[in-house]
Amino acid sequence: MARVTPRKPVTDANPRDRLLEAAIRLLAAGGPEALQARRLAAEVGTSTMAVYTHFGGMGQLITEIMREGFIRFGRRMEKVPRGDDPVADLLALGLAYRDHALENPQLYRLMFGVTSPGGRQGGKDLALSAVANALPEGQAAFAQLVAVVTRVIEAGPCEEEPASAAAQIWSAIHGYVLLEIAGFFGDDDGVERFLLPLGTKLAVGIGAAPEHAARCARLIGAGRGVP
Amino acid sequence: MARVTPRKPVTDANPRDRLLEAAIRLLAAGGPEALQARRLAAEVGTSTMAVYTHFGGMGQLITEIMREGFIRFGRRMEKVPRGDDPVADLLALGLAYRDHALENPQLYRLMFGVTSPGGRQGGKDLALSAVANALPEGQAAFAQLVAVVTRVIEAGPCEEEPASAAAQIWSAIHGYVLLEIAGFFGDDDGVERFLLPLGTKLAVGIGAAPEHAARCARLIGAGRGVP
DNA sequence: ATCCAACCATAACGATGTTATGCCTAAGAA
DNA sequence: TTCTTAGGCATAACATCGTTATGGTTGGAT
Repeated sequence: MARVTPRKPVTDANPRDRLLEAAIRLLAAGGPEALQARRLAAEVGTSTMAVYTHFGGMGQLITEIMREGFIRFGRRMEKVPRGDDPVADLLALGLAYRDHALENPQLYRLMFGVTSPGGRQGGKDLALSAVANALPEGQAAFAQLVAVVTRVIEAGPCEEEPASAAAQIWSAIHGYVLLEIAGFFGDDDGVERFLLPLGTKLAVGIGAAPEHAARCARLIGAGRGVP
Repeated sequence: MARVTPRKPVTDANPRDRLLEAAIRLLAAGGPEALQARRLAAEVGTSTMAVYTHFGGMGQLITEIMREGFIRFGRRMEKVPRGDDPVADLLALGLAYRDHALENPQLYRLMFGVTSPGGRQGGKDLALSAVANALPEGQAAFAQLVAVVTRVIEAGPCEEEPASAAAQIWSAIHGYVLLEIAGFFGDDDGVERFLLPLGTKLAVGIGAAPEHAARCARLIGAGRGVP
């Protein structure tokens, strides 16, 4: 049937961005299984061919979703305010990391390659070794953590290499977030019971004074408040 | 066509176990995308109907794979020898955890719900909150960690709750293992550079003496040797 | 006015999980 | 031994998925 309004800019965004936005929205709402070409085409009012003209296929579309996810993630990490106390900054960064991941659980899982629609690896061309090799967007986010860790190490007697220490801290929070997203912690307040104690131990492990780190954790924990 | 040998026990296992074994083998060899009903049927020399007769569908089959994975995982953790030094035991347990996960990366990822064929959640009926709620097989494996952590805490001045401390340590090693499986650490020796330092920090965080924990890590790291 | 190249709607193809149908074998009862 | 019965599986079809082939439409350049 002929369209009634041939020139109808539903949004001012170009079709490619509209597809990407709709894909991220579908992923967040229905999980990876909702990322289907036909459903996506219906969402933006076009046909499945648009996916192939603008992305080349579902695989490359998922790659672009991952890239956009890392960009948003990096921006969120940048927005965390930095103060005079490196230990407090480290804990605050960890909390923001967890908040962002739990606000976008499906996107977070897709970013780290732990899930992908259709079982096929989403971003084969940008590889999963994001920090080590490709994907500059991932490196930018990781660099923020390295910077904060460097300040903690320089303020104390520890001599560990900052990048190595940052990788350890990243491992810990990554595992914590995935377990919380998967529901392994049930109804417990994971931040109070697990994340802040874990962050405190790691901060002390890279040279922070134990009583100082504990005080920072208490302050940050209290600052969260109850909704 | 009529079968030449109607009574041909290819293996002495019943069809259900043969399907489960073949499924785990397919998963390990080809990843989640290789877990297909037709391929599985061809592997055991039957038709896709066998999957529905014995499991009810691919979803329940994946659930059984997860259960079998947790059983094997728990057995592996049990086999780690325990000595007089709780800190050494904790680090050894962490190393065995990592070894087993890296020997069965696809199974490990499926167990923790971080991947699933066809994008649909594999084990909806046994839920992912394995430790908190269902799946006794997962609880058994987690209990091993709690036991070792309890010994470390009781030997030192720390008063943290063992289950909470164990969850933190589990988070850390889980995140480390997933990042290593995904290739984020490149060609580095992750055990030396990340896992042992991480384990040392956490052991100290739950009350181990810093120099003692460092010595245990050096001994265990040296004991790995080069192949 | 004409042409062209990009874009996309339609329809078909291969492959997937699933289901309907019926045969066929093995075990138990007469 | 023969008949009955119930479970197990082979076959084939169906719905849905990603993908591709084809051709029409549209907006701008010449």
